[in-house]
Amino acid sequence: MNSPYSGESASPYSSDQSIGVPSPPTVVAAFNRPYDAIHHDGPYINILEQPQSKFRFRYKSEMVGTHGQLKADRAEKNRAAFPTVKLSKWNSGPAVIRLTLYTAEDNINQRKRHVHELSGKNCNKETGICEVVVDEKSDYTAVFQNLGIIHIAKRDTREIIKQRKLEELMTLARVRKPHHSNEEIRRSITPTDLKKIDEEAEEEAKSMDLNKVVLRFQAFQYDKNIESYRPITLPVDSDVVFNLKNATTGELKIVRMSACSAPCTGGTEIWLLVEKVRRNNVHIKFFELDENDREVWKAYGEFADADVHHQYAIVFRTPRYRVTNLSTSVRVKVQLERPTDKDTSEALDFTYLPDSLKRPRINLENTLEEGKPHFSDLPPAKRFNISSYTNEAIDLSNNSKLPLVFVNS
Amino acid sequence: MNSPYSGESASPYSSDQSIGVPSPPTVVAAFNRPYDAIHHDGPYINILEQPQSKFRFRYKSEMVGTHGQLKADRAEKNRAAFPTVKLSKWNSGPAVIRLTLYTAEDNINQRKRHVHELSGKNCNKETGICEVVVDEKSDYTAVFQNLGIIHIAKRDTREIIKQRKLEELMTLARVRKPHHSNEEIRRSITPTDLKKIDEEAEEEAKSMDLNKVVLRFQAFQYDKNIESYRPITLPVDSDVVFNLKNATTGELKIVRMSACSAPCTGGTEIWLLVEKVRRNNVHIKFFELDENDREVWKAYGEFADADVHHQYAIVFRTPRYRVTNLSTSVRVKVQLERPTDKDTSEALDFTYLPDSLKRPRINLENTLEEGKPHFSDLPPAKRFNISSYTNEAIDLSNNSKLPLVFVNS
DNA sequence: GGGGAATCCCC
DNA sequence: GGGGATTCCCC
Repeated sequence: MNSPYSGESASPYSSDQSIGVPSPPTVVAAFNRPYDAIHHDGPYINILEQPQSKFRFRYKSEMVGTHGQLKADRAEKNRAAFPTVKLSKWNSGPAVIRLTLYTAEDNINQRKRHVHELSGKNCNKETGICEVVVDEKSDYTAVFQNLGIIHIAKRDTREIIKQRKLEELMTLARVRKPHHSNEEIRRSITPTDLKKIDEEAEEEAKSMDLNKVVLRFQAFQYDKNIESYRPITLPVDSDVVFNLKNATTGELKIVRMSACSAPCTGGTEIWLLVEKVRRNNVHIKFFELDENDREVWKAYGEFADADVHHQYAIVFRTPRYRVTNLSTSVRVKVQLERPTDKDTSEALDFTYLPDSLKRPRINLENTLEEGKPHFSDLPPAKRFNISSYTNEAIDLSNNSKLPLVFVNS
Repeated sequence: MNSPYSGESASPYSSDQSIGVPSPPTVVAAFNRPYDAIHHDGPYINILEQPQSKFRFRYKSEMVGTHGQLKADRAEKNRAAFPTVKLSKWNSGPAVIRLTLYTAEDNINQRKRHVHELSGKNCNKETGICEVVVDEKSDYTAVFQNLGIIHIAKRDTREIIKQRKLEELMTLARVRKPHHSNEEIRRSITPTDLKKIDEEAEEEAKSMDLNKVVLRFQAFQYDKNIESYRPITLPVDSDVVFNLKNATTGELKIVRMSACSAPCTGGTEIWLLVEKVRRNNVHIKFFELDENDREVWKAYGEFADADVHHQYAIVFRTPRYRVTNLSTSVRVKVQLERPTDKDTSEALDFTYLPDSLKRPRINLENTLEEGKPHFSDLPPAKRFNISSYTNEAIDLSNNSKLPLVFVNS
């Protein structure tokens, strides 16, 4: 009966858990006091600037040189903004706002301390935790500039989680047996405790998504009575930050499209160059918006697994437009869509053309311009970039250009 | 003066090298006797089956499960063949044929023991060296089945080379001071020797190409007099084996082509899906052979760096054909070409069409087949595979099919 | 900031 | 046998 958790005190591993703690304590255990000490009409943190949604996590091996910081979600083109929080309903002097990475489960109560770490100014290199002091001068506002997210290698996660859990356990033991020596505290942890920690760490490591984090903010004040920090607000989580360098969470993007118009009857083969997609986790969505930007029609490009070349190109056929007896062309949109997270790429313009079968005969003579691209019956493929592609689709309804096709007699 | 190489005996690190040894000894040092003991009109090894030119090297971490063996270069579709050598002009009983990986410098005299190892039956797990006994029964022929090439991680190469050099040095010292204890031998190696080894290992590691090896074969016989093996042939190197999983040495391949014909005037945009290429190390070669398979014309597709999408797609424009007043279409070939090693992909058929400007007008009416691909004025893009693509290019000279183009009025 | 090389994992 | 995920490196 060596365990600090045997007898009347509840073991953290028994079902008899301590009061409704929404998340386990971090390794900085002195910070963690029961939340019920917090008045719910008292001070709180609100997030003035959410972090950007996509950001490239960097491995420790990449921490040489500089690679850009986490910015605010709606940072302006020119003037960068950064994640920012404000401590409200508080005027009892300086406070510390602590920022820790947590996992991104939908259910906030399931979130755990993440193995990934924060890097940059105000960040503790040991813990990967960032702290900023706020006071009246700063209007109790903390701007987290210069943040990086350190991607801990998968192979290291288990051991890290295990060590943290061990720390927790020892801290708890120290709290309960304040007069014991470190040696005694260490010895008070039983093999059963260790086994439990091991199993939990294994399970947690396996289920931890290394490509998503949230920023968890909480405010603390130094309390002279207990000679340590105590929380003065509940924790608040930011929106999810996704790892940009990952096919499951990275940015969807159409880099180049072989044609941006095709007959409304569908079935036209089009080639796309795209950024890292996953074969079974990408759709090509055609859709149409009304004047109020409401989606009035959608359909998906058709392709097989084999039409996705590595993670960078897709050869597909256009879907039939909702109407096939067009007399004039119709402008719609195309975008990539990722089923797993419903994320989409920026939408490109696409033009559905009247069915050529219903067009009058035309004269081919003297119509080929020498040196003009000859790839397609449609306007030449364009290189797209953010600033130029939105107006590339060609509307043929007001001129005499006609698409031609392979002639079969 | 502790070094085994001080005084009158030549240090392996002085310029006064021992007799014309074309390559350094391996760690299996007992095997290595001066080659001048070999009669040059005596026994020799010849290679009956060269190894295949491209093979995927596997990391140690991939050594779980099975991943296929190194086969002979011209293994039949159905019946696999394996690298095979024969010991000739020898009839003095069983011999050992040793197979060791060496680097693949053009100049054979610069080749060194490679850090990569061989795996499989008859291979020593410590040394990565493979040995097979041949005798009259086997017609002195060794078939190396079940060979794998283990890709040693770059970060480990320096230390491995260093350890081998140390072994060599110790072995040499033992030979020269046969009555010294191991401890004495070890102490006889000076800091200067060690420094030299370190520098050499560093240099060798840096210059070693981890994506190429040759198989070096040599025959040995057990000699009762010296109680060890002595070589009975000179070593013989196989053709180079390239690592298949590498953009610089891997197989060049056109997986899919958006069109396999275009006007002889050139400038047609065509999209290629390819296997791992390097932006600055790939050309698209069009060429024509005469009846005797002599190349009578060649030209290259035009594209910029930015037209290579990651390592898997290239958007380029066709070169102008050597004649632009064709009255009938001409069949040529296209292939990828890699400047650094002059390697090429399999060549696909491509058809140059008469300049459409010179074609008579045609009638478009009733010529579009519903549901037919509409991507291009050219035949629909085809998925290529080894067995089917060679006949895909369409020759339009003998029928009434006509390519149409974007009409500009 | 970003692409791709090197290494590892798994269908 | 092969594709791609993971980690690392470098322009």
